[in-house]
Amino acid sequence: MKLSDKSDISMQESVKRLEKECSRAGLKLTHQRIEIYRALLASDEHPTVEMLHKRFKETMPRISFDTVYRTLVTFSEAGIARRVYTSDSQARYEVESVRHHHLVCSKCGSITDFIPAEDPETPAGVEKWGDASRVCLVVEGVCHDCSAG
Amino acid sequence: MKLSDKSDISMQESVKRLEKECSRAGLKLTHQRIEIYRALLASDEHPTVEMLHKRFKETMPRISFDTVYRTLVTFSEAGIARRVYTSDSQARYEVESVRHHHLVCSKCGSITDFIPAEDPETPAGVEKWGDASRVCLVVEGVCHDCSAG
DNA sequence: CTATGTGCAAAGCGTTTGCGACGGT
DNA sequence: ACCGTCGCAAACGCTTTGCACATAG
Repeated sequence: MKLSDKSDISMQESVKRLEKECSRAGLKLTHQRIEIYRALLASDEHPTVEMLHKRFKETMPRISFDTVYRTLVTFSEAGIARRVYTSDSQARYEVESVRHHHLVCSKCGSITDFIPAEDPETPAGVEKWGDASRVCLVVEGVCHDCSAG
Repeated sequence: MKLSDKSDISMQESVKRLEKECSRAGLKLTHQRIEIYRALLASDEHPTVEMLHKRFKETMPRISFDTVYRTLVTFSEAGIARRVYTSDSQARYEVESVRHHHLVCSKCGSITDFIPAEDPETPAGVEKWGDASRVCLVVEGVCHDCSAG
């Protein structure tokens, strides 16, 4: 099931993007970072560190777990990737190339991207609390795969 | 900062509520569960297990960490409490006595309850994915306490 | 050439589990 | 009295860290 179009991005294109992001953030461009960035761009399943690491078995067999961890933390801090909200203990990440929201299946735990017809506005009254930078919609429910079996 | 009114609930009232919930779910009513339930009802800071456990130092000094853990898992499964979505690794819980949403401060990590003028509707198109049971709004930003200093 | 990033291994910390004792129904 | 629950301690799994080497700028 795919409810958002993640336009395919070429290899070179993604490297260019990351190059820009890294120079902006003062980070070096390394093979590992490129590989992780590309994997995140290409994936729409909001991978865990483990999923990512497995995916590199072929393309980059010697990359270590801690590099994946460290890179994701680095990316998050630099605003290149974001850690996805879950009520799970395992961290999951995404690169938000297109503004979107999430559908979360309470059975299988899958997270599906979703682009609503209208993006939610910042609700009135929030200014009493502070400066809102972002409004996220999280729709909980059971996906068809799970309700079917 | 308080953006929602958590009407104060008396001791007996909360025990009654839990009693109902437990009998519905086939759970026994124990001192520990009552204490944890009350603490969740009384608190609006979406406590972690650690925060809860500390809070019992006086009222119930011999309660163990694992009981707090187990009880919260039990409560979640029974729909008595819910685990709050965070991009943090530590689990946080709440009893949602009033339907509300969350303001999350990206600096201090605080979670503040928030009741918008209008509750968000299930966005059109979600039925293609599955059955939505709940729409959560998460507003990210920086709270006044943090922007002030 | 220098500062940053990586790999390795080991530690850290939140969370879960097995088991015997306890307590609600 | 019976079955669920609790407390204890030990295990578990995800994540982080210290250090020496490699690499980008």
